Amino acid sequence: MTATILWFRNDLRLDDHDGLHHAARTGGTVVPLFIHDPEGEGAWRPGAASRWWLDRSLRSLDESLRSIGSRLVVRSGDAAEVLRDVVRETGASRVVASRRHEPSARRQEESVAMALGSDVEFDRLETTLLFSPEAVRTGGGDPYRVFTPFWRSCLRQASIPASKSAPRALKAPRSWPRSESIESLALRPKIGWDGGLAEAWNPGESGAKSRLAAFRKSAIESYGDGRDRPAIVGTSMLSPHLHFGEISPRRIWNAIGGVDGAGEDTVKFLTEIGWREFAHHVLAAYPGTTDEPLRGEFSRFPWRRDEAGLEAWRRGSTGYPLVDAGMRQLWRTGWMHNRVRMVVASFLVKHLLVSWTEGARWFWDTLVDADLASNTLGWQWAGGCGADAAPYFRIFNPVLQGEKFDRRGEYVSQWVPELARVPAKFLHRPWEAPPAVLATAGVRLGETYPRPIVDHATARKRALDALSKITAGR
DNA sequence: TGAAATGTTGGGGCG
DNA sequence: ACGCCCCAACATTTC
Repeated sequence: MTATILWFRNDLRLDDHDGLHHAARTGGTVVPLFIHDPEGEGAWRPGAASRWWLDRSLRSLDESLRSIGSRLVVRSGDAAEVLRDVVRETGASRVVASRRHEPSARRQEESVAMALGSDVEFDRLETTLLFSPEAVRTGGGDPYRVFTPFWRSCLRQASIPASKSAPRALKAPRSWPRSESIESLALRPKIGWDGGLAEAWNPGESGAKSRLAAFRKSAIESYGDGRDRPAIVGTSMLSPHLHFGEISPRRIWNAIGGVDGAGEDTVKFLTEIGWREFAHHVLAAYPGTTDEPLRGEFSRFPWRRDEAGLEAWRRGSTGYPLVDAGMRQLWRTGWMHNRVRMVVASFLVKHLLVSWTEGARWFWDTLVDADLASNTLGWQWAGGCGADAAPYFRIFNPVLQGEKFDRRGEYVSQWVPELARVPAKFLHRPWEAPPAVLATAGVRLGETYPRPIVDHATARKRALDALSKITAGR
């Protein structure tokens, strides 16, 4: 009887998992395996928020596997060495895994393929994307660097296959190989800063399913407008679940019914799924972009070193209420509304002239949905130096953004409670409020809430000047 | 998936 | 009735 190792990576689910069905196909036994290999992630090993999520997600996966007569084997160490060991211990003739497209993950895959040699079959499946990155090419055979033609090209391809439900049973090996405990991976924080995360999230497959159900029930039909209002749950909030593969994009696509004949709001939402595909497409084609701008002229951009400014940004004390609200939401819950992500990113890169790589690092450590492809694309977009990036002159005005998308100030009031009693008229610009108004609201600028660390108009001019330095003589 | 500066238009007040 | 101005609303361009 053949044994297959099902190597779990960012695909921590049983539902709609081609690899799982592939592994069970021959009727042999299946050994579900997770390898904790932070060294293998190179310079981008999971941050604290991601580790917190992973801990929960692994427990959830183990529980699901046990409910179908199996379990999760956990090992730590170099992926290639671990797989070689587990192959020896189980006599497996095949390893099945989901593909990943981050540079280090690809190197890891290559070294696994090498270590397994020709005796063991190594099957890599595309279970976390709708479209394989290398399968989408321009007429000239190049990767896409602009989203719209990329997504149009994807949608022209063969239609999305049906989803597969979770198997009811998985054949266990006669004896299980050695396993470490999830606890022993020490993924959970040593000091208890994770209360806000635990309140906000339910990692694992069932949490993903209920998020999707809630989104379909109450938010998708008004997604176009709702997604821009940070004070409400107007987005799917599926990003961390998608990152860890607790739900497949194909399941989402099929649950919603795809783009054919879909309404405007549904199409808009699926376009966001498309941006995720695009991010992976770009990272697979340009692996250097995690650390270097895709557009070469930006490598001579005069970024500033500004430790004080960077720290104020991280902690949410810039004096711009919408920026501070976003940064505090991130710190507390491991997530930030996307509209606000754009604003805080623009603020760091343009108002403070601090490199987008600093922002990417902070998000990487604090976001539960930290994904190297999406994080890289997003920050290069904000920096104006990436694929299909915002034009350099697009500088968000945090006051106007706040007044436009948080008109009544509910979002700011929630995350910056010291401003909660400031009237909506001045909530996004407290420094313009008459002293009497501030006094009534219990605000003392510079004491209970900071004054703006930079003046918007001045910072805007400075950013445009800096950017003209690299575009001059173009 | 912007904002600000600048230009144009047209309604209405008013001498 | 007419010209003039103001200015809001909208459009265009520029950064």
